[in-house]
Amino acid sequence: MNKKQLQSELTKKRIADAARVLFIQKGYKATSIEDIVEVTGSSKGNIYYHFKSKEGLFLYLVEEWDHDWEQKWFEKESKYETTIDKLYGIAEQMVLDDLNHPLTKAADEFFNNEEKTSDVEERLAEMVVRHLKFYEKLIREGMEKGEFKQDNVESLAVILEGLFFGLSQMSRKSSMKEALELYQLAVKVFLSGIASRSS
Amino acid sequence: MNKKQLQSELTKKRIADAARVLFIQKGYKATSIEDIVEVTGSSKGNIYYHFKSKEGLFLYLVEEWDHDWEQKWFEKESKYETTIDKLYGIAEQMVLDDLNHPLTKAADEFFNNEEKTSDVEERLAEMVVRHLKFYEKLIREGMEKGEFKQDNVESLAVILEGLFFGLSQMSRKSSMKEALELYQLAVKVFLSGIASRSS
DNA sequence: AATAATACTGAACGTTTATTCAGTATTCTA
DNA sequence: TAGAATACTGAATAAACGTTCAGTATTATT
Repeated sequence: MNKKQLQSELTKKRIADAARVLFIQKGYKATSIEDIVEVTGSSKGNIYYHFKSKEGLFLYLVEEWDHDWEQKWFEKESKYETTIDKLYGIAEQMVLDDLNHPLTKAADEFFNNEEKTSDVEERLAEMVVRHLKFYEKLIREGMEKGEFKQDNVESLAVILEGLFFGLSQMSRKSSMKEALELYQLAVKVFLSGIASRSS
Repeated sequence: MNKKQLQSELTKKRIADAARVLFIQKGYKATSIEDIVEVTGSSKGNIYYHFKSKEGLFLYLVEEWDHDWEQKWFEKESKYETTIDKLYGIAEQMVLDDLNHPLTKAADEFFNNEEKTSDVEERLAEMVVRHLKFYEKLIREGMEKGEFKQDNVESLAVILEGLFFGLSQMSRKSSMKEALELYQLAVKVFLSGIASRSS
């Protein structure tokens, strides 16, 4: 690899990293290209040289994150024996990896606020479906193993996705330790409930 | 009351109602004054005649909603005997009243994205605290009655607030019926968990 | 009816922002 | 070393948006 190509990759990564932080902190729309210019030191033109558009830059980040997160989980998954342990493991990865699915909120804003142009909507919808499938598979596994009660798998997956999304909102200003404890308690509640006797 | 005053109040209400719908649908930043102009037929100047600014218009809606929701709940609360029933009642009111805490998302966007000017931040923070206190009181009551297991009240309140917030996100495109079923299942899970035997 | 007060209009202003592009600097190739 | 390819710059463009304001229409007051 060239010195030039190497430099180029580093620059692209530097832009992507800075943009990721900003999108997470400020959301999609509130993050301007100018913001990224200020943080990276790159010029506007250079950002557009590496990414076709703001939309393209954002999608790049989402796809990258989604890919990395799944990959990392699948590498760890086999180390957990029970489905219950997996649930705690997922919660842990969510907190430790990126303190709350960081781009989910920005992605949601993006998905809901932007003009419905191009294939972007389709790609993001696929992402949500993938998340739900991910949880459905887990919950179904737990039911088959007898760890979970029989119930509506699809709805439980939505609830779990919603719970984790909500928790990420609530713990945006928390420390990692606080967030982890919150997530763990939430998983415990999701598993056992808060009622003193089950109905 | 004058014919003029009446007309003025109606206009103000018309603007507020339209703005509420738009903020809910599109979020805070993505809703432009121009959007409100188009929907209401009022002019830009008229909107600024009735509300000092976009910020002021939004805060007006948040405060109005918060007030109405609490009032309505307190009127109903005594009709529920157990704390568990109250939880289901709250979920029901959330769905039926305004299909998902509608302004919470926009308020959150507002709170996180906007420049930290004025007393706005303070007022919104107070709102979140009020929500948590609301849930804390409920959970504490459930524990005192023996309906709930003893646990960290503050954290459970955060989880409950997070759960409801997350559910509202997930059911934005659902019908009222679907949303209600989802919320009810979520409350059931919050109470009893999904595990086949509690740990 | 005349004047004042209130309700409303919409063009104009200033700012912000995504995007482009003509040109410059750096590195590679032959 | 000459010229091509690549990486980068930053001023310019154009569109969008919140806000203002001078003026008009409507209703109230005397």
